[in-house]
Amino acid sequence: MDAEAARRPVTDQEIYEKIWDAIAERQIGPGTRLKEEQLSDIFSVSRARVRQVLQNLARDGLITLVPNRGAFVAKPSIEEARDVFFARRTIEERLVERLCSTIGAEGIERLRRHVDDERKAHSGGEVATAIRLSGAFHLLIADLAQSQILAGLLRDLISRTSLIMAMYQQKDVLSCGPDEHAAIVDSITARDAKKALAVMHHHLAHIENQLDLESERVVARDLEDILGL
Amino acid sequence: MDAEAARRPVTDQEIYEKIWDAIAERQIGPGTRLKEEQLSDIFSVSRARVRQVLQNLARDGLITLVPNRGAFVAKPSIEEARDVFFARRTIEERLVERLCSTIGAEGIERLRRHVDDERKAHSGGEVATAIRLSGAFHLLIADLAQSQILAGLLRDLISRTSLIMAMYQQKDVLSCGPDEHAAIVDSITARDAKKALAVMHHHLAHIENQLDLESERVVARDLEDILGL
DNA sequence: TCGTTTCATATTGTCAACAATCTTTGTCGA
DNA sequence: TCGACAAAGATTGTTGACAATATGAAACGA
Repeated sequence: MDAEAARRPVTDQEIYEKIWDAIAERQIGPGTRLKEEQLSDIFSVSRARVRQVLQNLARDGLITLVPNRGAFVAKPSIEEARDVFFARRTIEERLVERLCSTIGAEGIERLRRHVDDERKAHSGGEVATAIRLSGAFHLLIADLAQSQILAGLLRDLISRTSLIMAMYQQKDVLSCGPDEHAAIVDSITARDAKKALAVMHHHLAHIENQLDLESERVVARDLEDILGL
Repeated sequence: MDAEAARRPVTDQEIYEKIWDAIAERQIGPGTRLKEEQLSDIFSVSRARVRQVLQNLARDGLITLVPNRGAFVAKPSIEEARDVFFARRTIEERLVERLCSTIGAEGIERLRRHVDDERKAHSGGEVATAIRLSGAFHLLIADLAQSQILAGLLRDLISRTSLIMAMYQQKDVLSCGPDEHAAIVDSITARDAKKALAVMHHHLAHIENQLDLESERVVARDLEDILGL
């Protein structure tokens, strides 16, 4: 198995997602330093490719790149966190508003099925999957709203949100539950733009209010254990 | 002079801006291929650094990176163009709205001075400067609105807008004139959120409506002449 | 003992050569 | 004459080595 891993070249995206997962699942704490050689050893790729992946992670706000110092897992302040939610409200309220007048039957079907998937992962206790699906729901809305630009921007914001939740979310409170997502879908199905906008606003505000400003849990474990193939 | 240029190392940002300017000033036409070696010769830097700059340009939507093929100046379709304006309206309407309730006296002063600068460049016929300042005005609004996130997102959109205007704007029509910017500042000064939002909406719609869907001017000149130090 | 300077180490930034891939040109056959 | 195939050339992708820089430790002086 390991021989196979060494044979098949790993794509940049796989490396990106591996690190992304580790951050979103709270395995790599904010502020942790990511050394290039360390990562290149772990993934058995050259430093140049690691460097490229790090640049992508930095673009999406998950890590911070300090010149001549290296890469650190981003440590968003509570102000930055609120800023992210402000940006998300701005974009997503507009998206659901537009969706109400443009969505078709198959779009609604896709939304419903996604919420079902979320429910399963949620009740199954799969935290990482639940977080990922929760983000994917919001991305799905952007896709269906047929705005590639806003969808791309939202993708960045959702990545940042995952990191923020990893940092500040209170224990036991599991991301945004599927119920609120279901309410959003209902509003869109009814083509009630005003209500959809309000529900989305409430939903994002709800998540934001779950943030816990006190606990700055810093989990620093050995990278190899976490990312190791 | 050329000896000096060869001695002092050029920063990545300088290369980025040089290419950005060339695209925004319509000197490099959409679809033009940018070869790495060609650029590294022109700027006397290694291909590795050129490559990095190209990645940044691609992130901001000014060029398209095709695997194993290279970099091409982006050729945004009219649909993408409209999408960019949709995204800008979404973000900027919210920004001016917020500005009306948060801006201070010194913020208003900065806006007024900026519009003055724009007027000078505009009447002076400095096209490139006018385009740059016009974009900077919108960025200034984002800065003053104290949303680093939206400001960053808007920065990308403004880059894309410059390219779109280079491609689709009708001749003789010079970007967004400073007058509409002045009207926006007036509304903000009056703290009339509703009006500020409307004026911003009108302003962006105005620019969008200036787009000419027919003329696809493709100016392909020798890169060395344009970018040469 | 504390602060400062110096040196060794570790890490990132840069580069030029090599490998892989794609495009173009030339040739052959129908 | 046209199309398919093959080789040559050009261009991007990748790698490992070297240079520049920052960090941390040790030595020194007050």
